[in-house]
Amino acid sequence: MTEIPKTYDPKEAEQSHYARWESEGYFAPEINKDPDAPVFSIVIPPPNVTGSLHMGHALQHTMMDVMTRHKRMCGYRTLWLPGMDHAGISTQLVVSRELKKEKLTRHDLGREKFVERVWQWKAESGGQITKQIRREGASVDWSRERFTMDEGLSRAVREVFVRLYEEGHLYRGARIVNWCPTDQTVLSDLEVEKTPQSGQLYYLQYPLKDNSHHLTVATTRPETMLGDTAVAVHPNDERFQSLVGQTVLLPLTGREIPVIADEYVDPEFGTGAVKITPAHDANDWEMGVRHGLPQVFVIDQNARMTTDAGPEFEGLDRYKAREKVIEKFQELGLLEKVDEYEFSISKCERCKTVVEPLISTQWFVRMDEMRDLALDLKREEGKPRFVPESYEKVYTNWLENLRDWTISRQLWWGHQIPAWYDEEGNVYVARDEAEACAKAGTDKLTQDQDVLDTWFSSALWPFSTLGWPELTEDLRTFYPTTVLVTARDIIFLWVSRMVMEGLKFTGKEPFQDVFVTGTVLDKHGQRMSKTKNNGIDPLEVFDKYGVDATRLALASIGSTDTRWNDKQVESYRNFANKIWNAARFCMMNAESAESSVNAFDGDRANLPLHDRWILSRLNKTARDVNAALEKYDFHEAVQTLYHFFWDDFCDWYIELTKANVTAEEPSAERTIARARLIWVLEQSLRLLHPFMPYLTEELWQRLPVKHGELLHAAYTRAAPTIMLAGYPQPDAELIDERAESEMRAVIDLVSRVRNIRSEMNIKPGDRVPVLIGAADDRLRTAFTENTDQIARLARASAVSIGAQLEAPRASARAALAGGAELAVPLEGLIDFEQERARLQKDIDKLQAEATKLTAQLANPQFVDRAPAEKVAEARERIADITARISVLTETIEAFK
RNA sequence: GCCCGCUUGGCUCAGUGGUAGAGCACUCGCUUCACACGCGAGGGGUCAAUGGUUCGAAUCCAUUAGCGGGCACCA
Repeated sequence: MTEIPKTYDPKEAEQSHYARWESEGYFAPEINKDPDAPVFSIVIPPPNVTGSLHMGHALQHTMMDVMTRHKRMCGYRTLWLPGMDHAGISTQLVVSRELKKEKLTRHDLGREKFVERVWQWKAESGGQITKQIRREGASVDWSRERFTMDEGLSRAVREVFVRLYEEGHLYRGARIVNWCPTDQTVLSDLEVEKTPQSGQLYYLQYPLKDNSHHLTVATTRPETMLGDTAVAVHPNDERFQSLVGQTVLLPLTGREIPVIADEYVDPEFGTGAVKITPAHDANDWEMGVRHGLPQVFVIDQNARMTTDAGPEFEGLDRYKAREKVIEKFQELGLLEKVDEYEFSISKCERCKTVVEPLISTQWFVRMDEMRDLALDLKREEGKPRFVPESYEKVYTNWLENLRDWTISRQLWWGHQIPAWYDEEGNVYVARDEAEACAKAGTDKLTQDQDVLDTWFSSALWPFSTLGWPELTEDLRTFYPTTVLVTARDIIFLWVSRMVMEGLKFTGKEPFQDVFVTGTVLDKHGQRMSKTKNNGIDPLEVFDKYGVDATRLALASIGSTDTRWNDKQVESYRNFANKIWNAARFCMMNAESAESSVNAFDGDRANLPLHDRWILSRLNKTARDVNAALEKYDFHEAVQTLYHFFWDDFCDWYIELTKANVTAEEPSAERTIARARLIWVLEQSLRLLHPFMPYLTEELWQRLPVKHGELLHAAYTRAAPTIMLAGYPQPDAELIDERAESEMRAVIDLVSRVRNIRSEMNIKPGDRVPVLIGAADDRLRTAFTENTDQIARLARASAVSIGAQLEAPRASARAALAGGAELAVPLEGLIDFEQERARLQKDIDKLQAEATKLTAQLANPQFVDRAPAEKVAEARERIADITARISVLTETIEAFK
């Protein structure tokens, strides 16, 4: 056993175990043979097939894996379904960029060849992602891996489209939309990002037709004036009362346009008069509809001016046109002024091009019915439940203001819209071309060239991946899923849409809970992003500190934003090493300890204190960790495990049993001590496993235990793995407050002696006598029964215990809780001055607390109104503190 | 403009009504036969500010300030 290295090398464990877990089928729900097993299911938020995984993915995957492994060990039939998203725009952009290197455009290839090329690219990039997910240790069921463009999922997409159409929720029409001139496609409102921008506000004068007056309008986009079809003022604005209904002669075009009144106009802003360009501004478009204004298209899909913009402008880029319009106004003396102005501008989320609002024929979904389904579910049943709760408001507020969803995209990569047109332009929406032909009564049909928004298919993910629209066994078993884990930035884009579509098409919510993770920020508190190039690659962190350590660091982040800190991971790397070495110690001393299943069986009341204590601590840990995981409190779970293992198990339990465990001669005592040590270690490894899968499996496999007997009942026929061992559940009978309090006294005693040794500069190797006085029988018994351990841990030459402390004057002393006293005789070594100072420090600390407590108890309000239990507690504490103060004071007096 | 979150030791963060916590960093001492990625002992915080509720507030409420995020508007 001595061949176990002193330092844990994560690489080795990370290489071997995953492949075995996967090939043994441990990740698949079928491994669970209990027909009555409860079900836990979760679908992965499908990463974009374009990207590589970033820290945010690693964070989410850690949370999901912890939950899945935990539930699996608890005997649940678990499914964590993996997959990827085809990510329409991003992917098309990436592949187009590749083509550009070959001096080709997608148009050179043509649609079919281009899409083929994307599939090739997907195979490569997707392979990278699945590799990364495996590296994370994610216990996903690869046999159920899905891709949003799989045949099955595509079928679900068409089915949903057809049903929405047939029920009248879909329409195709010309509306004002967000157009990206670079990507040449429409974007939904959610795919547009607003960025602040400093620019100019131009004040343009429009003369009235009769030339009696002029109106001044303010605009940030002068070039759109070429498409103006009205000037609007507020109906109650007295300045313009007389002008409403008059006609303005639009400069540069000579067109006559009316002055109209509309409530939308803010009289306070600009001049109070607004130019209206229905074809190139969303608000103006709406106003145009209200007032029946004509639409004059002056900017085309390439963001260049059209013929209708006039011969001087035709063909100009929108920004060039802006300059020219300003120039002309200046020449005509119609440019009143130009102000510097801060405003925000809409950009394409993907390529950052400034979006051009255009009128275009697109497919839209009316969201009212689905929105109401989601809102009702929230109102009536509180589903889904958000953790943290604060996101519920964000979710419902957004739903309440939901507008129609633009779902067509002018791309090639995606689900082609299942709509066909005949030669007259009539539309036939169908599940496939044959059905469309049947409906049309002709086979001379052309399919709509557009594809659907990526999020259209993502919205179906929780059920399309399980076989919908077929009522498959998987769908029946795993839907609704248990919980969705996600980052907050896709609550609208994705979460809300899944709820709406899920309710609409399956009649059930797609998940019961939504757990929203925090965000990993860089060390300056900035979001990690590709453009800022401040991201940290999880793979590099894995290489440096190990996957398990990284997972612990990520799990502790929970749902608050946290600045990334290597030091944190390093400390968990150290923790992993600590576990490794604790196990190493146990195994180095395991001979003859091939343990029975429970080394603590038998008369538990007669176990030694440290055994009763560790059982109590272990069961409390199991209780707290299970409870923390139930409420998605990963931070709490990690802290509980960390401190149990390091503080309780390593610092105290191992040290307390060390004498027995390492005894030279074999004995029944030695055997049982060894078996118990291994038993506690084994339980600890199970508790840690969901967080640290590799290390725990590596060690567990090496333990001298009967592995097969440790599996959860649901997995009895599986080849042994800690993955399928039962997750420790608390046994209330083993939680022993008396043992814990007695052990605390022992620990306190040892710590006080060590403190004296350290403060008095006693050499680590020197042994000193320790004298203890404890009037309390129970305490005295506890000390007496643990004399050997106390001597060992305090490095005492002898420990003598009596009801009264009898110690020479030249001793260092301490007063313990419970009225116990302690002295370390230091004849010839003691510096009375120093000892007085040390004691005075103790007294001061106690005195400060006593003062507070005395004041509290002197307050009749406290005694009357505070719970009796709190008052009693305060009384006990003050009594104890007073006793200790008087002991210490007497000691100091004696030194004088 | 509206909404949400954060502000706790040098740093990163827990704690959410009853004695201020952890890890890292810092100081001192240790090759104590699992571990120096370690062991032992320490120092360090008026819990952003003000006001209120309460016997009692880091914790609940209000206001303010700073930081971060979201939504809307932006002629």
